[in-house]
Amino acid sequence: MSQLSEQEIVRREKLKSLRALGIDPYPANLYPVDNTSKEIKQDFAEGKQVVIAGRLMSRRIQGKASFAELQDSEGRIQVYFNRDEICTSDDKSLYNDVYKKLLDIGDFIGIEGELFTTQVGEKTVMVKKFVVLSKSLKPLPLPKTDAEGNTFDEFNDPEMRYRQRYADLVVNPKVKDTFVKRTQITNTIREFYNDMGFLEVETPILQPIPGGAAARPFMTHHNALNIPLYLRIANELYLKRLIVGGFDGVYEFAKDFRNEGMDRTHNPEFTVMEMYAAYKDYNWMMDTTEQLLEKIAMKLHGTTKVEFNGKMIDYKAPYKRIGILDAIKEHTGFDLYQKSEDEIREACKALDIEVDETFGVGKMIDEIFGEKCEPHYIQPTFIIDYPTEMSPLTKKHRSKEGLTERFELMVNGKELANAYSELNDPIEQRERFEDQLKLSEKGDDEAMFIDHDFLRALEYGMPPTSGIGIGIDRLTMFMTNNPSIQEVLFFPQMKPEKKAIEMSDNEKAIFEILKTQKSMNLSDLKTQSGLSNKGWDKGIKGLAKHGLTKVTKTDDALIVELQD
RNA sequence: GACCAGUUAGCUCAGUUGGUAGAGCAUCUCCCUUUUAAGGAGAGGGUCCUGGGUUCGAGCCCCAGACUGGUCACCA
Repeated sequence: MSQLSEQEIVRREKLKSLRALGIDPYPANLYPVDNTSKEIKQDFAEGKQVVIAGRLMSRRIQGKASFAELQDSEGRIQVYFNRDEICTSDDKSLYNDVYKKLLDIGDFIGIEGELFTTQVGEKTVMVKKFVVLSKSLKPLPLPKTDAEGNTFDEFNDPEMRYRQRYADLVVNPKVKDTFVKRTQITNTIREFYNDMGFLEVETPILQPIPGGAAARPFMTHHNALNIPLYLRIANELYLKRLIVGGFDGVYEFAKDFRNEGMDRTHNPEFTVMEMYAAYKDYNWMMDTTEQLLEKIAMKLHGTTKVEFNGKMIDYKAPYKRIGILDAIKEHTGFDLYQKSEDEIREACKALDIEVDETFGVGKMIDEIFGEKCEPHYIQPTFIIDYPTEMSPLTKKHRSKEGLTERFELMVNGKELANAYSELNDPIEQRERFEDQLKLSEKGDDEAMFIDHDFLRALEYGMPPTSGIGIGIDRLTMFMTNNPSIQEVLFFPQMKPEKKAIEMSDNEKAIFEILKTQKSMNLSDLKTQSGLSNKGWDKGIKGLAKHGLTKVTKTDDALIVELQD
């Protein structure tokens, strides 16, 4: 239990006072809300009776009258507390004590009242009755906004905003709006695919083989089965199994997990929408995807033009389509089509791109593209026809040797979606997996594992299929003009807060001795501590529980060690 | 992982050459019956991120560490 601040102590005392007055600060019964702040403003009628509830967010007390703001999920509405409206008898304590002294900013209250317009023209609820619905014990950070919408003392420390997203959401309306838009995006995608007759499905998150992408997985262990399991890095191979099983179109909003670095655009868990459609190819997929994005932009903004990071992105279909090798030719002058590994290595040298001997053709081309071309594709652009080596799950190109039917959709110089005509030849798929195995033996630690069950499924036959993965976090960033992934995740991953560990006196006594030694014999430590048997036992167990010490057994003694 | 920046009251931030810790909002007391970043008068509130060091004396200087942000590297 940490030390309480002055304001927190005051609020706890108010809690007691409320109870002393017979007011339950956390009542159990429902509150019959019949209006929201937004509805009141939209369907405003002088004298209309309303029942509303929300947080008290500001107060301007002027003696026997007071204006306050109530915030609910839709926004804020001004409410007017007048002593003689609330207290119709001689007893004015409900206004003087409960409202003025015992309520705080942040408290949830319920209000029954009547609509009116103030002299300055503000739509307001005249409070007739109010009840405490939940007392807030911790003061909220409190930004203020003036008439022009300028915010003062904004709650803007990123660490606190992410760690205490609940407070961030209460005081920063823009943050809430981002997450509403995020859900509008996923709802729009659902609607779009459902209208095409596709089926939303769920596939395993715990997978025995982490397939479908190249990335380091999180590993865990199933106790009852005594086997290792991995958190999925993709769900591609499972969705394709469903196409084998006879569904014509399936999609899933998948939380994927990758045990890699974190930065402004990467979180260890993130969301990808993957969709697979039978009898389609990647050309069809490009057509549908540009329609989908156009629809999302229209739904969110009423226009296809959306600003991101100071640039205006136009999601109006159709988008430019260009082969990856054509893009390289355009931006570097090197034509790498059907060139040998050595020739491409020479090109890399000429372009000042660092490559080592383990890089194959695919990886080198990827490097050149990433370095020289990617940043140029700000407006939505399909980069198509990737080299086979980079795309082990993709069907060979129908006419271009050494390439595959794959596209990546680039927006703002970043990959937003990745799609293929899916490889459905089981024998070739096996060979491609084996090539990946060779790459991994060569030192490429991102090469894919072989999934034999997936190959078995393909052997039963998978219809020609096109599939896509769309990064939902990234799409949300682009559509809401947030340059950081943390702004579009409710609870982005953070290092745990270090909490000050409170030690008991016994624990402290033992800890102090151990601190000078780092490691010592258990019975010596006990003797030095001078504690009673019981005190010693409680102390040493407590330290171990806090994770501060560790006891190890050697042949002839027990050793106590200090942990970091 | 490397480099740069930051961490001071509930929040946003100042803090001089190293010499008693500051403001606005919030809180508390008093005044105020149509205000709106309400207003007026007064008061209280601090582990200056943590641990060492230098010094008569450290929020400030030095060392180590924690967390956060940014850039790069790694990574789709």
